[in-house]
Amino acid sequence: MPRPSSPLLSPDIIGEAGLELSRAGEPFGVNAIARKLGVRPSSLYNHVDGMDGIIELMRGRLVEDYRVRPEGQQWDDFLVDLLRRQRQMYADHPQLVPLLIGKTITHPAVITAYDDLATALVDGGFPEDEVLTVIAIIDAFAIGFGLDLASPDEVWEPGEETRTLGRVMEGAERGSARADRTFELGVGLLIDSLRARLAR
Amino acid sequence: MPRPSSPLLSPDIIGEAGLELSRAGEPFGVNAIARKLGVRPSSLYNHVDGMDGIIELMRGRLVEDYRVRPEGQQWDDFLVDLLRRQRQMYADHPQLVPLLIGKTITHPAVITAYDDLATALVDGGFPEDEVLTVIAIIDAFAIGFGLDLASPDEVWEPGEETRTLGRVMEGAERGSARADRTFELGVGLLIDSLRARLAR
DNA sequence: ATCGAAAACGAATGGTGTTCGTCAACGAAT
DNA sequence: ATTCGTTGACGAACACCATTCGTTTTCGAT
Repeated sequence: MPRPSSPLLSPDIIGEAGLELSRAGEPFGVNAIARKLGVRPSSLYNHVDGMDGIIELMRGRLVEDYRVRPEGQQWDDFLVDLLRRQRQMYADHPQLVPLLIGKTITHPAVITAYDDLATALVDGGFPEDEVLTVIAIIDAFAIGFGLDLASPDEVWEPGEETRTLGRVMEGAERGSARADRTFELGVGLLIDSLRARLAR
Repeated sequence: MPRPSSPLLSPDIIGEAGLELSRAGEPFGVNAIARKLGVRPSSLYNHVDGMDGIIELMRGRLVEDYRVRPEGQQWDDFLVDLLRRQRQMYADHPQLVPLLIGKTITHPAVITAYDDLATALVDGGFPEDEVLTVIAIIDAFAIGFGLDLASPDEVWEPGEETRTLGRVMEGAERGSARADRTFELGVGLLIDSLRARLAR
């Protein structure tokens, strides 16, 4: 089956297939993507520069899909929106996390997203020499709580008796309910602290 | 070379080799470990139950290596020590993070470590129905800031002009200096918030 | 002294990412 | 309309990975 009338593949199609596999928790390698698209693995190389290229494509689509634009809100409201969305992104694609953070960010859309955030913080009154620090804290928050949300419903399964852990686990929530409670408390703490720091 | 007089391998040796490879940022699969130990890959299966077993071994050695014991300190001092150590652990082994958090924790040493933390929080005065939430927040912190420390020295490389990001990046620190500053500020915010919550 | 278990190896299987040559369809230039 | 280079599919081949199994020798217990 050589060169079909209308192309079966495109970078967009490949990236989207990769994201769908990742979202389903399945492996999203070259072979898996080819299988999903009903195509031979080698065909992908006509559109994409190997696995690294596919990851770049996925990164690009990801920021588009989860982008949050500042719409004249206060800096703190924008920040909460952004945190929620970023957390969801990492939670939906935990296997992608090491690949996303391992490399220097060049992608223009991602740079723009961070630029928006930096602008919102400066406009909000943060001193310029603290903006990068705050941005990194927000990133760490989103990644940490995203991976927390992605962790299994039952985080601990104590075998023997414990002093305290077993007891406090008894009536506690599980799964995403537990993760959401954690996140809401964490966001509350962070925003309060930042507000306090700004008011100093 | 059949059955040598004294064994070349043991679960401990294999786990340690895996951790060393991971710490060096290299792949730590069965083949890589076998190469490092001067042995054929199939030999590992006499001591370990495949890749999954190796990961369990690595998890066990990891908690031992980075364990922090509460030594009659205040809850907040213990928490800061623990956070520092956990962050370092994740930063030293970023590739291990998805494998570590993806599965329910059964390992007795890990359970004990969490039990210590839960006990310290209860002793410190936290209500029992909040302890799990606080623990999860601490985990999220450690993972998030650990991965931040593991990220490349140059996080952003803006191609075009930016409104704010490029400017605030100008005099800013890079690499681990930047990550450390971020972490210290983050820890300060978290502990202050927790103290305030406790004093309510 | 014998015998079973232990612990190395080599070979083989099925999975992965990647490269390359082949071949037919498309589009543009003659 | 014929030619011709480019495009985009394929199959074959390679190297790597995790895993299984049979083989071989040595150790330790009977």
